[in-house]
Amino acid sequence: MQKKDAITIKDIAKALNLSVATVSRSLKDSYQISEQTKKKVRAYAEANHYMPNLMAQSLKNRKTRSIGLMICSIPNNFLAEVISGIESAANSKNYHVIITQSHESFEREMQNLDFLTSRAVDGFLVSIATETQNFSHFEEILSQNLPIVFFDRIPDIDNIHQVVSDNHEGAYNATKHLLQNGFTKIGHITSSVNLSITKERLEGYYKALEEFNIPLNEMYIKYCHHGGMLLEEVEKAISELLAAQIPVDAILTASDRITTATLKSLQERGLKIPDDIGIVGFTNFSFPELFNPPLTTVNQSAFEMGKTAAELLITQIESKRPLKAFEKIILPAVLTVRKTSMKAKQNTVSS
Amino acid sequence: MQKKDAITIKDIAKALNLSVATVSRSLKDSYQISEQTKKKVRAYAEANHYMPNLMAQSLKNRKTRSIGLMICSIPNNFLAEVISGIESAANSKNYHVIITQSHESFEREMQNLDFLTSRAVDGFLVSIATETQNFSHFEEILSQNLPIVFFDRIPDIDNIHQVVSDNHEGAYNATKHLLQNGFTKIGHITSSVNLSITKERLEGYYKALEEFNIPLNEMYIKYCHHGGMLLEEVEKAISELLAAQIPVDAILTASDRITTATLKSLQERGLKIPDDIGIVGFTNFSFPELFNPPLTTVNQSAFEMGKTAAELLITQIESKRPLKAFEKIILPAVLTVRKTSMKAKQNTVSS
DNA sequence: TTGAAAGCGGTACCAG
DNA sequence: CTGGTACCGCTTTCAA
Repeated sequence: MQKKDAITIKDIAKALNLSVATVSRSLKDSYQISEQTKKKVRAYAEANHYMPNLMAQSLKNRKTRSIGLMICSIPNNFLAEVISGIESAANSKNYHVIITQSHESFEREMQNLDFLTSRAVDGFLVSIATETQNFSHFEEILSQNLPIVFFDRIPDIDNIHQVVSDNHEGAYNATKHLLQNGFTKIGHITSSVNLSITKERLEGYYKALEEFNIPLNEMYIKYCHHGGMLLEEVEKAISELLAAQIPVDAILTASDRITTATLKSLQERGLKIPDDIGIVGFTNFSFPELFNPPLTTVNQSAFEMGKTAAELLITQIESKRPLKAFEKIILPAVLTVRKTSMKAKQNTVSS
Repeated sequence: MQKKDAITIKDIAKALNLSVATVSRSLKDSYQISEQTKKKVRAYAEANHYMPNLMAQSLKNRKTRSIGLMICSIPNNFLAEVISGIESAANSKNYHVIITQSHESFEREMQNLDFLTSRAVDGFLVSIATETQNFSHFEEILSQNLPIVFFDRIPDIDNIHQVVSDNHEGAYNATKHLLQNGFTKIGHITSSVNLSITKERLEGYYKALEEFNIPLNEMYIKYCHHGGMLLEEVEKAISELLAAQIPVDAILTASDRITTATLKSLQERGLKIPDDIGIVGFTNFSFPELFNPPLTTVNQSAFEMGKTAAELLITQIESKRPLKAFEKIILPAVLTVRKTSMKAKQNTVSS
C-alpha cells in the first residue's frame, strides 16, 4: 500500500524559485515576507492542494494537536453525549481526540494513560474509573506540566481543573422530592464509595433526609463497584434493599447504567412503580417518559460538560505558561418529575 | 508549557557507546545484531522507560497507526456500541481511532474526510451520512490506495470492503411477524432513500408483504432525511401515516433514533400500543423491555460490527499490497418479540 | 555485527 | 525581505 505523494513545502520552493524558509514563513503569514511573495506562495499551495505534514510539524513543535480522553465506557447515554461535546469543541479548534475506555478498571486506566502518553497527546480529559483510589499516575503527568482537565468523576488531588455536575444539588432535589411525595424509606444505589460523584450525591441525599428529620439508615446505601456495568451488582443491591428489616419504599439511583439496570430488575420482580416502590434516577437517556411508568430523572448537562472541559483543556494547552487559577466549573443537574416518584395516593403510611 | 524530556534512541546510544543505528535495530530485534548487544540495549531502554517517539516514526514510515472513523452521531445506542467495538479492536492492535461526526450532512462528511486525511490516518472506517449521494470523495481516497472499510451504511461503489447487518432478513422477519400477528396495514418509517440500509430494509419489508399477498402501498413508506435526528421529521411521518385514507395499524421503524422518536410521538398522541397501533423497531437500546409496553425490536450486532470492521481495516493497512478479495461481511440482525407487536385479541378486522 | 550518514517535512535561528 | 542550514527522533542504505 502506498499513498499518492502529497506536495511538500520543498516542492513549492522549487517551483517558485524560493527557499523553503520563505515558503514556510509565507504559509504562516509571517510579517517578514512581502505581500507579493506570500500571495504567490499561497496561490501555488492552494492550486496544488498543499497540506502541511502534521507528523513533521509535530516532530518539530512537540505538539500533536490531539487530546486524550479517558472514560469508563462509550455505550452510556451520559458519556456518549459528553464525547459528542468534546468532539465538537476539539474539532472546531482543529484538535482530534483519542478515546480510551477503562471499563472501570484501575489497571486499564493506567495502560490507557500510557497509551495516550505514547501518542504524545497535548493534554488529557479524564473521568476516573470506579476502581481507582491511587492517583499518582495522574500526578506524574501533571508534574510534567502536561495539562489535565478532570470531569464528572474527580480524583482527590489538589490544584486541578475540573468540570462537574452539581451532584449535591441533583441528589438533594431528587431526595427532597421523594420525601415530599410521601416516601420516607429511601434507598440509594450508587457507584464506588471512592468516587467524587458518589460522595457528593450521598451528601445531597443526606441533607434532604436531615431536613425531613429522617434518621440515616446505612443499610439503605448500596455501592456498585463496577458502576452498574454488571447487572448482578445492581440486582444484589436491590435484593438487599428489599430484604431490609424495614424495606425501602423508594430508590434513588446514581448513574445512567445503574438507573436502567434498576428499572429492569424492579420490573422483573414484578414490582409496581411507584405504588410498590418509587424511583428517581440519574440518567441522560433521551426519552425517560417512554419507560413504564415515565421515569423521574436527574439529567446532567452532558454535552455542555464535554464541550466545556475540552475548551478548558485547549486553553491550557495553548497558553504559554501553566494556568495558576484552578477552575472548578459546576454544571446544573436538573430534576424532572414524572410518574415513578408520584405515589398514587398521598395516604402514605396509613396508620 | 513544556513536558519533561523523554529519553531518545540517541541517549541510549551515547550511554551504551553504540551508534543510534545499532540501538534502533536492537529495539526492533533485528537479526543482524548480537544477542548480547540487544540485551544490553533492551535492558537500558526498559530501565529508563524509553518510549519511541511516534511522530518521528510516523514521519519516517509514513504510518501513523491511527484510523479515522466517520459516523453520523455518537449519542446513538447502536453507534456507541459500534465505536466500542472499534476502539477495542484498534487498541489491541496498538492503533488509535479518531472519531468524526457528520451529523448526516454531506458537507460535514467531506470536511471530516479532509480532517482525517490531514491527520494522515492509515485507513478509514465509514458509515455514510443520509445526505450523501455522491461518492467521489471516497473514490478519490480509494484511488490513492488508502484503505476504507465501510460499515452499516454502504455507498454504491464497486469493489469495496464492507461490514453490514442482515437488514433484509431483519426487516423481513419483523414485517412477517407483524403480519402473522394480524397487522395488515404496516407503515415503514426509515432513513433517506439513498442509503443502502434503507433499500435493504425496504426489500425485506416488501418481501414479507408479498408473501402475505398484501399489495404495497407507497404511502406507507416514510423517509426521514435526517435519519431521525430531528423529532419533527418523525412526527410528520407519523401524522401522515395516521392520516392516510386507510390509516396504518402498525409501524416498522428502521433505526435507533427513529424508533425512540416514534415511540415518543405515539405516546404523546395518546395511542395505545399495540391495540391502537403495533410497532417493531430497529434499536440497540439495552433494555427495550422497559418501554411501555415492552418493545419488539430488531437488534443488530453492533459491537461485533465495529470490531470486525476495524480488524478488516487493520489487516488491509498492514498487508503489503491491496487486498483484491473484497469482503462483504454480513452480521445477524435479530428480532426479539415483545408486547408492542402482539395484538390483544387475534380478531383483527372484525367484519 | 556495527557505524556513518542521508533524509522524512517542517521550523526557526542566523546571515546577509 | 530572503536564503542557508541545523535539527526534531527515527529508519535504512551503504560501507566497513
